[in-house]
Amino acid sequence: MPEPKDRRYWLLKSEPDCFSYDDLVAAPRSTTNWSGVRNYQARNFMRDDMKKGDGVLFYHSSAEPAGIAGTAEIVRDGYPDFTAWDPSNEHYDPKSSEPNPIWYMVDIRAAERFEQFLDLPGLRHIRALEQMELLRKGSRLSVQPVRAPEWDAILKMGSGQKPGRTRTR
DNA sequence: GCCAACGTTGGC
DNA sequence: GCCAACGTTGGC
Repeated sequence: MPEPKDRRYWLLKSEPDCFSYDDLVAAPRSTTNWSGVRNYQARNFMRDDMKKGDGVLFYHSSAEPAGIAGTAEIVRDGYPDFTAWDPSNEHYDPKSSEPNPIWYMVDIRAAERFEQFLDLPGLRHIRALEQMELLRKGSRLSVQPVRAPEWDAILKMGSGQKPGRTRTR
């Protein structure tokens, strides 16, 4: 299936006890807004770079097992995270306001649940993922870019195909 | 539950 | 603008 040349790929972390891939699928229109992110690097990605149509890997963090459950698609470009303006919200930030928003979010919709849940220890063995941000020591960014070859390898593995440890081109 | 790695805060 | 103290993330 041909895809736009400028399609980009991302990985979003969520604690499944809080919001799992199942929760995303079960949400109205299998869509949710990715609110509550309070980290500037992650904010910049959502505000500036994440575009409708981009691919998303949905990662379960602080879970047993941790790993990638499936994919989603960005269905709305970055826009202000209004939960920051609500004093009763747990992610309330008094420094952010409607005229001067600080925090941003995107909307995502569930796409394909993986046949194979891809657990973290397994991902660490894959050649094609050696450079992946997720696997770097000390990496804890909850919104991170994914390279096209990484995306391709992960989708293959998720659909049950062998990852291709040896083949390069 | 531990703790390493990281980001943020605030005194100076 | 430095950097120590603190809070958080997230694998194990």
